[in-house]
Parts: sequence; C-alpha cells; structure tokens
Amino acid sequence: MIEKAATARTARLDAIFAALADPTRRAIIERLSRGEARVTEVAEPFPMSLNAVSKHIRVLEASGVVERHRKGRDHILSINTSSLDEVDGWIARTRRYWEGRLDAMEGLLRELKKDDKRGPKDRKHGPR
Amino acid sequence: MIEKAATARTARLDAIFAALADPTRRAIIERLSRGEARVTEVAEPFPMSLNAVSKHIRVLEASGVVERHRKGRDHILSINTSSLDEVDGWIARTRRYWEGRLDAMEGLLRELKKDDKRGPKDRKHGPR
DNA sequence: TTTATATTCAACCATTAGGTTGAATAATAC
DNA sequence: GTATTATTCAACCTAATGGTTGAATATAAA
Repeated sequence: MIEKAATARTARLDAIFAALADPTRRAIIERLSRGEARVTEVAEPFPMSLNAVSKHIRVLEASGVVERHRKGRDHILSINTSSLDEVDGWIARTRRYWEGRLDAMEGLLRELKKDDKRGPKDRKHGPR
Repeated sequence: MIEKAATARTARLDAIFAALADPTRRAIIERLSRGEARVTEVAEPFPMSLNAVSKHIRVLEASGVVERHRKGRDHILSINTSSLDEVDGWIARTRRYWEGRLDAMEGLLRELKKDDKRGPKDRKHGPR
C-alpha cells in the first residue's frame, strides 16, 4: 500500500514544514539546539504569554521536531533532528529532478550545436 | 545593521516554509521540477478550481520558490532551487548546533568515565 | 471584428492559526 | 496541611488561509 504511506509522509511533511514556518517556533528550535530546556525557560525571551509559547511547543511536538519528557512538574524539551531528515530528503529529491532536467536540456543544446557544425544544410529557419 | 538583515531572512524563511507546508503546493513544485509548464497545465491534475491553483502559484511566487515569465497570454512557471538553499542552510545550522552539543555531552561522559577509572575516592553518591 | 482561450481580480465563505485571559491540575516547598 | 510554582485546558477574539463563483483583462484564432 504505497498510497497510504505516501499520504502519511505527505501529512508529516505538512506538519513539519508548517511547524517551521513560524518565526517564534524556529526561535524555540534554535534555543533548544543549544540544549534541552523547560517550558518556562524556553518561553522567557518571547514577548507573549507563556500560554502562547506552550501552544507553539505543542505544534512542534505534534510535528515530531520537538520531544518532551517530564521530570516532576517540569517538562523538559529537546529537538529531534531526525525529523528534519524528511525535509532534507524532500528538498534533495526535488532539486535532483530539476537539476537533472537542466542537465538534459544542456545535453540537448550540445546536440544542436553539433548539428550546426555539421552544416545547416536544409534548415530554412533557425531553431527557436 | 545585522538586525534588519536577520529580520528579512526570517521573513523569507517564513514565506518559504509556509509555501512548502501545503501538499498542493509541494505537488506543484514536484510537477515543475520535471520541467516548466503553463498555469493551466499545472492546474490540470488537481481536484480544485483553476483559480485555487492560481492562488497557490501566487503564494509560491511570493516566496521565491517559483518564477514566472509571460509568453503571450501564457504564463510559464519554473522553480528556483536557489531559494531552497535558505531552507537547507537553516536546517544545517540548527542541526550543527544540536549535534555539537551532543558531542560536547559525549566528551563530558568520557571525562566522567576517566574519573571513574582513576578511583571513586571521595564520591559518596554516583553522578545522576 | 468577433470569438475563444489563458489568466487574474474581486467578493465571499468556512476553517485554521496565533494570540489573549482565567481556571484547572500536579508537583514542590514551607 | 497550605502556599507556590510549572504547566496545561478551555473559551474566546481576530486575522490569515484555502476554497468557491462570477466578472475582467489580454492575447490568439476565426
């Protein structure tokens, strides 16, 4: 059932990209990339309520980019870089197709040039 | 004025990540990664109105991921992979910090082990 | 010149997202 | 125990998003 797997991956990518699309959330990730922290610590620098940051964290957690483990009443947050692999993968794949296509076009141009050299015998109009 | 540059980059990242967060838009990009196409061609496979796809394209264009040049009444779309470099860059940077921190922790653990070997002299309780 | 095609613009609608405040829950500290 | 701290839950508000339909614009074809 490749279809289902593809749909699941699509949904995961949706969630990860959306999670990363908000500047506050990227700042949270950057903060966590320097080490684990509690919710309150993470929230401290932001000019918004703790609740707002708490919501952002939930979004990050749902996307799998951030993980949480409780230590007493503290919730300790860390990032899971492996979730970023999926993003990397999608971009690499897309780029590969596109650049492959450019290469193909370049090859085609080379072919046309060769034709040019062999003589523009019965060509009335140049290639457009 | 580093601040301003940073803010601009932030805004660009917002736009790019948000553009990539929608499955229809990613599908459009995948389509274009196989070669340029007109708006109608791009829209054809999607189960939504042409107008809806047109809007998606505008979002992609605003983010810089897709470019457009007009050829008569046709608008020809292509992707600009260099805009994806910014995403790559952000992820690589984040990952680097995080992994650097893990390495540091590993180093610390090694240190502790060395201490262990040299004898647990006046240590009453083990490290937690 | 009329007609058809490619595309956008404009107005609208329903849902989601990011924020607020106030109350609830759960663990620590006194 | 009672108070304090860390965090979430719930309800609410506003703005943005993703979609619709119908009209406008611009180019191409008859």
